[in-house]
Amino acid sequence: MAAARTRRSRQRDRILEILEKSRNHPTANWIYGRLRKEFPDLSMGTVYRNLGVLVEQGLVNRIDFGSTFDRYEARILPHYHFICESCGSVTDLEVPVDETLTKKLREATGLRATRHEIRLYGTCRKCER
Amino acid sequence: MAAARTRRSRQRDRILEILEKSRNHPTANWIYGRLRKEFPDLSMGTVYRNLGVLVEQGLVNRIDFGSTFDRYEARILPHYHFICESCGSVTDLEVPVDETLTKKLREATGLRATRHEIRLYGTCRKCER
DNA sequence: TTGAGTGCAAACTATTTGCAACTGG
DNA sequence: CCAGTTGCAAATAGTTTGCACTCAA
Repeated sequence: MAAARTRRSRQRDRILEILEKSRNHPTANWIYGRLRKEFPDLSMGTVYRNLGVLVEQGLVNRIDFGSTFDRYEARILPHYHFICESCGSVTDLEVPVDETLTKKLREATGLRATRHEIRLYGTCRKCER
Repeated sequence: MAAARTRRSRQRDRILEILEKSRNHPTANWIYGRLRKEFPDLSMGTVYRNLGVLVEQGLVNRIDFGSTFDRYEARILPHYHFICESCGSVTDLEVPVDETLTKKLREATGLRATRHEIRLYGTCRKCER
């Protein structure tokens, strides 16, 4: 599964590049659609395999949403998310992560927690009206 | 989809009962396995349909975990979760929910958030050694 | 050269759905 | 009675995988 030594490929380079440039937390399928123009023979398998490699390399985060879509992002530093319940879009929260929260919760619960996630749910601006 | 008027069925009653009694956040498949003894002809479709109805009725929460399994619980009041990265088990956190956090984050981000979720990640006691 | 990466297609997993038979109110 | 519910099976949706070929180092 995990390639011991990774080579490089134009496809993977482009996938990472797209993720680094986009703010919209794309799905694998969206990336696939975008890249078909450049790689007419591109297959979904390649997209998924490369996303897996990039996640493994720590260059990309996978954000999962249950039975809907997995989404990916190139922003590695910890941050929180806002999820629109109307359109499903994801937005990074521009608020500082509370570095002490994991510790506080760990002490309060006695569980060996190493990190925490916060998700805000609501309606995004576009869906607001 | 959403039944305007819901009837009742022994199957759905049992599913809710199992969820109310279990602490282990079962999967649809686990529930299915448990109920096959009582309902030898039970089908997965029935389990999923009923879980959907129960969620719609607000009696059950769906907790999703991306490409692995959706899980369900009968505990409705807001609470946080601990997720074991080793075995995937889920534990409710016995700490009070910070009712002001949603508001704080809403004010900090300007997003129309109505609620928040916190997930702690780490290693549970069983996996600890 | 050669093994990582690719395209293709088939396989898989979780979940959903169409339909005829059943059943609870 | 009769619409909600069920079991069955087929269908989806997203993701993964086997295989032969290709290409980057």
